[in-house]
Amino acid sequence: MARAATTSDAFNAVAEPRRRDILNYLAVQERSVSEIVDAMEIEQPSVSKHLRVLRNVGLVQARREGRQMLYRVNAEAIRPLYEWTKTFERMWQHQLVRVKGRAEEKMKAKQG
Amino acid sequence: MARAATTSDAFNAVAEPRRRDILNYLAVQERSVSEIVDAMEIEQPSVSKHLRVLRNVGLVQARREGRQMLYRVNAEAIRPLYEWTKTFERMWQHQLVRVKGRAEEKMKAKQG
DNA sequence: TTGACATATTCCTATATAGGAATACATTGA
DNA sequence: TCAATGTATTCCTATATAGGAATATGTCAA
Repeated sequence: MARAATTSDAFNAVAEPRRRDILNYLAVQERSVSEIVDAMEIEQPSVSKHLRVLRNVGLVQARREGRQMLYRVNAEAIRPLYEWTKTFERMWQHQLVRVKGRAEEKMKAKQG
Repeated sequence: MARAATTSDAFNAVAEPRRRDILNYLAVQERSVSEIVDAMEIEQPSVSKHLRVLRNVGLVQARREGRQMLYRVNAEAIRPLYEWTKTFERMWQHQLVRVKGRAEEKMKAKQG
């Protein structure tokens, strides 16, 4: 079996760095396709394709304004990723405490 | 160009649902490969392959204990994903406020 | 209607899987 | 040393890209 489709869910969609770049850029404000093309260094067809993927998984929404299409982030779709990563939050906090604790013990041993 | 390697970074590694399952399972406590195999419904070679990917990007660490290999989550490696998603947190909060606001206005209009 | 601008889609190809099957490697106990 | 247990790797294949090139579609202004 091949890898899951990037269109299957938000996790797969944001695995592509370019798409994260686009989302970061859109996080500031709504933008047209050509603004995205100018800001990133990607060809227009690639940008459109990435936007399509992002749109398919609900990570962005779009509206037409004249000849332009304006895209914006749909933050709600990022939330599940946030929630999943957050379940590990206590772990890195504990792990840091342990590292810090060991470092302090070392210092003590050196000084004593 | 093909898609980026799953071994390239944590974002790609967790795009695979099975690997998230494994990380969720390991979040509780350190586990041997066979425990993972029993818990998930995946063949042992597949589990080993997923563990290898997770290990390559630093998402898990392993130690041998006799014949067994014990794997544990390295939460620090998940943190960048958390931080990235967190930058959108204010957005979904605002978006919810807007939705709530519109709903309340609607109620008011109905009642008024 | 036509030209120009803005965006989307199609076609093509090299690449990277993910899982199944078979097998290799590592460690222990007798 | 040998068998058994536990894990990792290799080989194979169907599938899904991501980007480049070319082209199609949509919209406006004159």
